[in-house]
Parts: sequence; C-alpha cells; structure tokens
Amino acid sequence: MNIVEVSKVLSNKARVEILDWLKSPEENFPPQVNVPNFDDGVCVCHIQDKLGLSQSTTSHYLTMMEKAGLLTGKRIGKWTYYKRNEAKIAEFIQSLAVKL
Amino acid sequence: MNIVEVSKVLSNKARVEILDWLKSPEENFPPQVNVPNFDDGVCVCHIQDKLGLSQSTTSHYLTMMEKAGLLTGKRIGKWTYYKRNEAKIAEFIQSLAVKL
DNA sequence: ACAACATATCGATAATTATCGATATGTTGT
DNA sequence: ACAACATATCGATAATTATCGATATGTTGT
Repeated sequence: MNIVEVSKVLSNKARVEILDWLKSPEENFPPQVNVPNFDDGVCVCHIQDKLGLSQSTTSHYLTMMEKAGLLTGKRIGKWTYYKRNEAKIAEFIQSLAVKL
Repeated sequence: MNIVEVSKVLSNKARVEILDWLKSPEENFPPQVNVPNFDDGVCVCHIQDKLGLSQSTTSHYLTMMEKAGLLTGKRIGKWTYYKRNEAKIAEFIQSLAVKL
C-alpha cells in the first residue's frame, strides 16, 4: 500500500464519493438488473449516472482506484461491477496510523 | 479535517517525508542552534537542507501543510519552527477510519 | 456473422500542481 | 537607521491531472 499513490486517489472529491457510495450500495444505487444483488459490486453505468461525469472519466477513475487497491472490479457478461476492497482499505488506514 | 485537502498534501513524496522526519527530529536533523531543543519544532532551513528543494518550494510546502492542519509553525526571532500537529493528524486518521 | 450494447482505451485540451528565481517582509544586532 | 539574514510571497514555466469525445474491445442474443 503506497501512501502517495492512494492519497492521489483520495485527493479528488468524486473518487472519495464513489468510495463512500459503495459502502451502502442498496441505499445509493437503483436495484441491479442483471445480477440479483450487490454482492458482486455495482455496475459502472450506475456509478456513472450518479457521478454525472462522462463514461470515459468514470471508467478511468474506477480503473485507477482498482490499481491503487481500493476497489476490485469483476466483469460479468457485458457489465463490470466494482466494489470496495475492504481488506486493502483497512490496510491503508492501518499503514497511515503507523507511518503517518 | 477535509479528506480531499489533506490527501492532496499526502499525495506528494516530499511532503510525506517531511511529516515522517518530524516524528524524530533528533534523529533526522542537526542540533538546533538558536533554541535549546526541538520542543518548538524544526527550523525551516534544516528541513530545506534535507529536502534538497529550493527555499521557496520548501516554504510553500510547509505553509500548505500548516493550512491543511498537519503542522504548526512558530516564529521565534528570525526563524520559523515547524512541528507535527499530532492532535490533527490523529483526527485525520480517525476521520478516515470513519468515513473511508 | 453481425447488431447492439457496456466498458476500456486513446488522444486532445483545460485546469491544477510542482518548482524555481526574484523580490518582499519581518527580525535582530550594530 | 541600516545591514544581514531567514522566511514568505509573487510570477513564471514545466509537469501532472481532469475531463471529454471518439474509437476500440469484449460480450451477448439473433
């Protein structure tokens, strides 16, 4: 967990919001259409709608958040579902508590 | 404590290093010349020497870190001494643990 | 094989951040 | 009052990030 890299993710309001929304997918997103629940994560299209940014920007953010370790993405059929990587998020907070 | 603002501070290697060095001033900096110990913080000139960046950049970083709440600066005579704001740093980590 | 669709990637431009040298400000000792 | 010095601020340019539209890629149903 690289503090500088993860902090870059967190230095943008939109990305912090995404992380926050994904804490309670049921409350923040409409029901999934192609998978029964949110266990696999939230569809990119839902995140995009809520974010109000373009498809390419949304996809870019999600990809960089996954690379930084904060999210995991899973493709199911045509769709990609992202969810929080709780283990890594906790690890990051822990490493901040130690190194910061 | 604004997550985005503080994360901007932490998204730069030099600034994370400053924060780390200030955890143990005795180990990371030469003895102070104009104050007896490090209780008031570390002189900008020492940080600048160690950082290897220009005086203006160093000063700018320290100022922004103070504005974000991570450091406190204290002017004594001609010199300004910066030290960690432990309370605010802990508060930030705590707010991450809650909001992130 | 192809049409339709979701997402990822590319290439471009605008906005922000990094970094510097020059200058301004504040402080001290003469 | 001034010289010497430490730090802060200003103005500029290079580097990075934000964001978009266009295009490419992957998947499914016909």
